[in-house]
Amino acid sequence: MLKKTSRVSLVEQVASQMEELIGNGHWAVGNKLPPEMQLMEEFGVSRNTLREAIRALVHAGLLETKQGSGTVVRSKSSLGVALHRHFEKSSLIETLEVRLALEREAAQLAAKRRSEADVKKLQEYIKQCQAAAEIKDLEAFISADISFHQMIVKAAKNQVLLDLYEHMTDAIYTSIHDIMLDSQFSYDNEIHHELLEAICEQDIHGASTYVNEYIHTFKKRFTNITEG
Amino acid sequence: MLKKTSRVSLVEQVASQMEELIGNGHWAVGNKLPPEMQLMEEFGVSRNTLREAIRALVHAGLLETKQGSGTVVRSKSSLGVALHRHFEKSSLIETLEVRLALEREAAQLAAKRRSEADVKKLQEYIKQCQAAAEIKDLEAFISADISFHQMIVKAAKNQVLLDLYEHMTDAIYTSIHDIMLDSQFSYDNEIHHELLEAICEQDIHGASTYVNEYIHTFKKRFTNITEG
DNA sequence: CTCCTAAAGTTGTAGGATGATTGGTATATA
DNA sequence: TATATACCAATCATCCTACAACTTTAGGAG
Repeated sequence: MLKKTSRVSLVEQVASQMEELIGNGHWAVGNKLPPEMQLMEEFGVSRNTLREAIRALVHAGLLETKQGSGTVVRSKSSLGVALHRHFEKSSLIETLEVRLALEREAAQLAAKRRSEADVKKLQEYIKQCQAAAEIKDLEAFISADISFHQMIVKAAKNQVLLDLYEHMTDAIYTSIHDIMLDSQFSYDNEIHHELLEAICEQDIHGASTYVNEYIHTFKKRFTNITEG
Repeated sequence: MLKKTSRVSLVEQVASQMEELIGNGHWAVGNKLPPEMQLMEEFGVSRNTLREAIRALVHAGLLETKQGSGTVVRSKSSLGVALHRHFEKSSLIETLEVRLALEREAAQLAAKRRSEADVKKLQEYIKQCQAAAEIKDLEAFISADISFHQMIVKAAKNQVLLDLYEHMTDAIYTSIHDIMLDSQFSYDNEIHHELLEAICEQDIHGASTYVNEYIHTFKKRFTNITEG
């Protein structure tokens, strides 16, 4: 008879509808939701049911509630919070290793698929790196450097790859920041240039070579810090 | 005055405590939780508060409730559900591309770090593949093949990498299955052998070469299906 | 105009009541 | 005894009301 598992609870139905509203942009990120009273009427459920649905999305990172103020949309995806929770319980070096693996793939894909606009933006970030290095602004340098590498992933034209990379970067941002703090400005501006050149010329093998070089350097620096 | 942001709500406190209980194994996967009445007393909160916390974890995939029966622990990690929800809204080919990138990294790491036991298990899965091919049991072949590739990732000795790979495999299992159904038995048993040989001999370059060959073959098959 | 206070609006927490589903127990029947 | 049925207790699902805590806004005092 294979009775179809179980009926979906009201709470899950409401939560799904809310996720849909957030996903399709009807409830835009940053916007405030209608008050509970109104939502109760719109969804036709009691306050308890509605609140359980809201709380589920709050926990997932999609919504944010403030007592006395209201509920606002925090993100379109729950992936960030989930990855953050997961990486909290994971080894930092393992997480870094995976993130670098994504970057390696991204560099090769970017060499294949980059647009002219991508190359332009990459050049722009390198300029920002140099400018920040000249005026000894370490924070600006780190910010531009991270943006450069993120731009490579964007140029790979794979949204899944980009989502994972960005959320991993967020989750371990503090650690990445500290590693770069430790090694000052000098380290990889030459590699930046060579890598950009390869991507620009769509030289997949060259991109692979230089990104591997960068990864090797980065891992070495990390080892130096943790062992020092 | 910098008032310390906001106090953490009771619901989130209870949810965190529950996550801790699940994470450290005090509430083992598959076990049934105490009934709501008892949990209310243990956590010292009202029924509403407790239920909102439970619902948050249900939505995250950690718990599962059945009306009339009780609440059981479903998983120690919410990553699976989050990735599944995310990949549902993503392009299949992009997801496959990232998964293959993880496998590429895994093959190289496995060549470095594999133990003797890993090699033994890999050989075992190849045997299962051959045995299944001989008796024309396609399902068994696919199952053994997927296990082989998963074992490579395990041999890479990176838990983060393994978690991502396994959850991605789960999320797109049906598609992977269909791709393999379409190409029958023949395709990559030779590559299996060569790849295993490289990993066994800790030949990183060889492992890289053969896994790239495998990835190329797999992508080609996928293209054939979607374009045919 | 500025500052303070009061009120209204909103989410947070508590407790109770009823419905729906499940699992087990006791009973009746073959 | 074995089986099927009916019943009952346990448990989660939903709804309701009430009050507390916090925020924002409006209005009044100076």
